[in-house]
Amino acid sequence: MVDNEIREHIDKISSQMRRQYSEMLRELGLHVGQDNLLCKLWNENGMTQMELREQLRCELPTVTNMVKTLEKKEFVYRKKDADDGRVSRVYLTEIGWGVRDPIEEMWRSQQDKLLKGLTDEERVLLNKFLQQMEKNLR
Amino acid sequence: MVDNEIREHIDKISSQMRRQYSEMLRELGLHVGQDNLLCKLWNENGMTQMELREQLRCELPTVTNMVKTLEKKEFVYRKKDADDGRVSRVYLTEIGWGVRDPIEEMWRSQQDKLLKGLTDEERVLLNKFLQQMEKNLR
DNA sequence: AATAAATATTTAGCAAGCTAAGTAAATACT
DNA sequence: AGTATTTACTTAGCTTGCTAAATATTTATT
Repeated sequence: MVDNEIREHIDKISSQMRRQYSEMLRELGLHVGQDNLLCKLWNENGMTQMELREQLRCELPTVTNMVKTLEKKEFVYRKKDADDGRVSRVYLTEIGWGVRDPIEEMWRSQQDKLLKGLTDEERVLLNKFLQQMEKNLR
Repeated sequence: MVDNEIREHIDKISSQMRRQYSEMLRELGLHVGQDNLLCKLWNENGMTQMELREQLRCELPTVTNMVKTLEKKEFVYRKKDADDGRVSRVYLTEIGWGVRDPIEEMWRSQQDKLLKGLTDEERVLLNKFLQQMEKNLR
């Protein structure tokens, strides 16, 4: 019987992971979570805050705050949309682009650490399970 | 190739889970994370804050803050240790004991939702993988 | 016994993440 | 055209979670 354990494991793994890469992020001048936001912009620069909210699956005030502090540190800047005065779009600065490689490297090494001892087949299986779980929560 | 996905899945599952049961917790007058702290006390009432820190794998100021807000809402109370004046122990009130059943029920139903579509064998396997991953992060 | 070091906790201050309530621009409705 | 509603975002205020620095009590050292 697995009971309640799986929920607990995921909770622990996620918070432990978070804690560990928060140290690495600090060296880049970033806070946990900000890497995720930047990642969305690397894929599509100039997103609106609504789009970021959608991608990050968080609330709008959270986006506002994160963008504001990232703006202060000059990783991004905001610009009003030309066609719609309500919309403000978020763009990467040089600095924002600059942290891409180290962050992606950090993610890779974090995942390596996480999956140590699991075979390729097991990883594929695990990935399948996780996909299912993610779908279950929608 | 699974690349960076697994890390991302876990991140998403965990934050989505958190968001979903934060709604249920609110009805009990609790905030996300406080359920975990109470859980430790259900297992061992009168823990010190150091012990809670160890169990929750977070920092001491976090424990202080959580205990303080839980104290304000009267889920727990603090009492100085008789032998060591530095130590303060945290005890459950009636209210703190009272939310045990609904919270445990909530966890069960959350995990049910999470694992829908996975067979018993798959769950056992998943649990094994997660255990390994948790160990990898120590 | 007096001082130094270690231990348990607290305080201050920051950012993510939330909700509830506010603002401003665009669209719909009469 | 003028008002109402919707949409995109912001502000205020809360809690978790962090780090760095302060406090208070206990233990170790001289």
